[in-house]
Amino acid sequence: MSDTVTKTDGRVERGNQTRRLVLGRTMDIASVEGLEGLSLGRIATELKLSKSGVFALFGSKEELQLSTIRAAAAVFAENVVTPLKDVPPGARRVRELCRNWLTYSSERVFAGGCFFYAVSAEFDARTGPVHDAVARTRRDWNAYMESSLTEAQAVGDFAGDLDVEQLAFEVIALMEAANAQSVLLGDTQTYDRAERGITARLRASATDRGRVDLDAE
Amino acid sequence: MSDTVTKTDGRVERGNQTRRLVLGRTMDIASVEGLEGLSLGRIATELKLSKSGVFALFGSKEELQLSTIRAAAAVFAENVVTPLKDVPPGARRVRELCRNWLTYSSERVFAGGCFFYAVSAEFDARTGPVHDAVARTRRDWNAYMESSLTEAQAVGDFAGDLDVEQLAFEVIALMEAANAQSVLLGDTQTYDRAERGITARLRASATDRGRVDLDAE
DNA sequence: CTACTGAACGCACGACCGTGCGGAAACTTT
DNA sequence: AAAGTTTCCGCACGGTCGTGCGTTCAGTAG
Repeated sequence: MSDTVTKTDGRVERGNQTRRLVLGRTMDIASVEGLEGLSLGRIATELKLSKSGVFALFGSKEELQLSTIRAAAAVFAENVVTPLKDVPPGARRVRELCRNWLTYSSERVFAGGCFFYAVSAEFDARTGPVHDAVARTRRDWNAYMESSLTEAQAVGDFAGDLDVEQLAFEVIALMEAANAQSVLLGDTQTYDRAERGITARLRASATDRGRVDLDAE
Repeated sequence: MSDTVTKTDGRVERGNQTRRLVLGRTMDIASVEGLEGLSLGRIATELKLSKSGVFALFGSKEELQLSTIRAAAAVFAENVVTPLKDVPPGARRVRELCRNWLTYSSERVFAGGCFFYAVSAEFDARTGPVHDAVARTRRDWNAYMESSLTEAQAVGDFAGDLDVEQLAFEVIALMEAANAQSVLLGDTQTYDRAERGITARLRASATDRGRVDLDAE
């Protein structure tokens, strides 16, 4: 081993690049046709690679599915969470989090709308590693929303007796419903409905301080 | 043609019976693994029929998928809508409609939770007859919820300036979120959360008369 | 009794699936 | 320059898929 940091093996770098190429494609396919809709042959043809080459890159189809989930989680975080890194905890941060989510969905960062809505519904009633990975991601997202609300509560933007889990459930429900109906029916006003509902929920739970925060900007 | 009403062809009847047998199976499979997860060979094996026999009964795989959707819509109506045939329009009827839906989902009338949640997510971003059939069913359900609210408004249970479409959107969002999280995470308290949220939404929109109706029984 | 109809079957087809092996080519290490 | 490593390919495998053809058998109609 020479210079671990700067000097990377050109071969594994080439492999990583191909992996990224493949995962970019599989994320879009899976958001439209599901993780089971992925097929090595099809991916290879579309990307002008060989089927066995793609296979060797991931080792198995299931590992390709799991890698696709990991890649999608990174894209999700990058679009929804990362932009908030300079926003302090509080009601406004929660509002921005929801707005980022609705934008992430409506702008079709993934071709078929929210990636995790699609694969959750696909694997929710199955068993196995893929289901577990999807469920874990979902639990993380719930927990992130809840901790954002708890933080906002801690800085006095929400009342102390607020049922954080209930509010998180309702807010997430509105966002996912907007995604679902928009993709299925091509109805774009669902995002307005979701935003209106979320604003009403947040305002109803906020303290006076929190309401000022929500109205800011 | 002899007696059109009473005298049915025994062969045709036998075919219908087999069709019902097949559809009963495909509804459960599809609610867990999706409509694409249906395979003629697998169905035939599980029901001890021949693959070509099942195929001949429906003509094509797509027709089998469409038939499964129609059969599932009938089961849905039977569980959620039909029990309300003697309940007069009003806020209480809306409340019962939502309760029926939550029961339909939580009791797992379909093995994988709500059938239409599963297939909506599967076909939402695709094109073709199956997508169209799913979308039509979803539109009908939205319209049914909205007309139930409008009727309740007409009898004075909800304020005249109520945004019916917004309330329908929010109520349906809460129900579907309960189904989704319950199936994916095995979390049963989501149904309580949905019911609590729905009750709050309905009460907030109701007139005094409507609130009395909601508290009844 | 005969002719017809519809359900269900056995069998075969071409296509695609995930997987595995052996080798060529690119690159690193010694 | 030689040896070793890693990406990627060509090719083949056993299996399953949806579909179609011809046939058998039960039930209807004349």
